[in-house]
Amino acid sequence: MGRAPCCDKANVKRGPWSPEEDMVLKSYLERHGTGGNWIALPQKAGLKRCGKSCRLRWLNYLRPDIKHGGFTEEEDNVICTLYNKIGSRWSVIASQLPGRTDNDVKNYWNTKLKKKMMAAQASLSTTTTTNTNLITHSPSPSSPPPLVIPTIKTESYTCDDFFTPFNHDATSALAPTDPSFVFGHGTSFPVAGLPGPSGLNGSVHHYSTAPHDDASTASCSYVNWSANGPGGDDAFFADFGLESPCEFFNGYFGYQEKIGPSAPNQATLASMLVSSDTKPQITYS
DNA sequence: AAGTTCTTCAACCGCTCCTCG
DNA sequence: GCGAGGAGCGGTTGAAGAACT
Repeated sequence: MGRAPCCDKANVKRGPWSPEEDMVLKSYLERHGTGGNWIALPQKAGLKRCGKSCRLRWLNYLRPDIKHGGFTEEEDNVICTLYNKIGSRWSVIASQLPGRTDNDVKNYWNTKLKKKMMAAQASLSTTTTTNTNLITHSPSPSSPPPLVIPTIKTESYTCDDFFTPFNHDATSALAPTDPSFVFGHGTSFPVAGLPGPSGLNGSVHHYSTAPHDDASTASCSYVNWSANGPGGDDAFFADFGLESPCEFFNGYFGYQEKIGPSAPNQATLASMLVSSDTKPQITYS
């Protein structure tokens, strides 16, 4: 025998919410709160709606701290970075974006960001193939070294392992509110011998953080390619339909990361990248 | 101007997780 | 420890509007 439905579907209204219903729900919640029971709430509030529907409407639309409108580049970076790391755990991703809901983030990813990333991935494959061909030729002093793409590594983390090292500025709106998060300051430096496509130069960024529940210091490193230095305005990225080097590499393709006490520091990572023995490969998961 | 296709996003569905008796 | 029931989550749907032909 299946489980009982959460409400009598024949006697609840479905579909879009009217302004009147919104007003009833909002004023009820502002006066009484949820009372810890969403299932009983619609009856108390005088709404012919399923409790789950009320909960969703409140969380995704009526809450006063909801941020409506387009996502910023910074938010794009956060979403891409976290998606690459933890997959489609939208509630975890949304928790790092103040004012955004999991539904918002999920919709944004499915309708826009995913396509953007796929387009970039296709372009990158073409570029990589071209550069791989270069490897088979004898290097000439005048030709640029082949493109070295950092490894894209996907790992799974529990919530307790999770932390957000990608933001330089802990005071920005994207900084987590959890005071147990300790942000290290990002550092970067040019890496000799790491020219990328079209003569881009690589720089390694490294963060040290102390995740809560863990006294040990963890770290995270990634590589950012740019012709003009980190944050530079590169025509190269426009070719991929992207707006900035950060959006492209930090968030997805150029992500070289390892979290944990054994993570390579910036010098180690740099030497890994320039070493022909450990030349990173592109891997997608 | 009308019809068709595409895009967006609010809402639903069904599942798992969590809490409580 | 177990089961019931509510909360929360992620995948999916479908209506509405925008863009295109």
